[in-house]
Amino acid sequence: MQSPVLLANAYRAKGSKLTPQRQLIFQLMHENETHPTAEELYDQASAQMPGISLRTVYQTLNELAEMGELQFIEIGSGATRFDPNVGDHHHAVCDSCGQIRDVHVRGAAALRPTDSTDFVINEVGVVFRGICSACETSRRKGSNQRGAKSPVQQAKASKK
Amino acid sequence: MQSPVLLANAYRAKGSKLTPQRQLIFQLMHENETHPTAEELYDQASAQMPGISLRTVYQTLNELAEMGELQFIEIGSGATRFDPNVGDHHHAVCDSCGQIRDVHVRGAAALRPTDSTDFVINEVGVVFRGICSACETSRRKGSNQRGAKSPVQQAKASKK
DNA sequence: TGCTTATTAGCAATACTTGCAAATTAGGTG
DNA sequence: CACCTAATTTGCAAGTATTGCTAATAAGCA
Repeated sequence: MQSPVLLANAYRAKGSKLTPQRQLIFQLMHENETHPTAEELYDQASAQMPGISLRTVYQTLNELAEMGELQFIEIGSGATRFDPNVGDHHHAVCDSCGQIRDVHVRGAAALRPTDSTDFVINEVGVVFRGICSACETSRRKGSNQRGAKSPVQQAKASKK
Repeated sequence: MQSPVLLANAYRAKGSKLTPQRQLIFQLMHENETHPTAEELYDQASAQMPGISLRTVYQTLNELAEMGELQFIEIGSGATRFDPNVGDHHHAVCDSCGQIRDVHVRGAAALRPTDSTDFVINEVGVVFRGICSACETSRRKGSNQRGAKSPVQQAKASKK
């Protein structure tokens, strides 16, 4: 989906209500390319609707996920991130800054394990870990290239 | 690594000590194919070494990860899982029971995004989501095939 | 306009993980 | 073998992320 009108229909079909909170979260989610966490979305929502509760943000995100309107991304550590893009795409995670960007991968959906043939596959996800161009650039002039922590350690560190 | 002897050397090289706690955790980790969480490993460790602290388990797992002796797996929600297999492999996650199994994928390391060419890739991970044969079997005789929750919702539910 | 039921807000509770300080112990020394 | 010292373990408090519960509120329909 994408359009607020369709959202309204989807909610109505469930016998649910289209509240201003839901509309706002849906909209913010779609304006946002950064795979925000619930907290980040809450901050943005609060700016436009003071008094909205973090609880409601979590609840709405969970609903939208159940409705198939968005995906959860659980990469690296820390909070769950939300992705309004439910189409066929994958993710590249920067081990330095933690940023996640959407990427496309040819043939990904056709990948299969060479073993474990008795497993019914519903979905194939590819995650690239590495260094984004911004970090690569700033890294060249200065700090540590080697002696770096493990990817996960860095992810954990960068969330603070 | 794999052998306790090499572990001892690795620790000594760092000027660290080879405590019984570290040896036990290392050993349990390698005997375990199930990608346990820290808490699960703690339960097993407690059985053999009553009084060992959960804090120590976390600490040791983090050390081993920094030493490159194991990987963190952060798939689905809930606790971080640990994988002593640091070789080239990927994971298949059952959306029904949450089990994670190691799989191999031909050509995975060669995958590249069709976009985002300005990203230095260090690592490529593939995750298959679906239903394992055990769940598939038990599912046929009985319960809900459709009306199922989203994968992530199920993962969240199954952790309770 | 009023009613009924879904939803929100707020706070307590839970799960997972780390920080900190005191007590303990591995491993080298004499 | 006893000793010393720095590294480690413990136990607990604190921190972050998320959910459960309930009273108050508001959406959508008659």
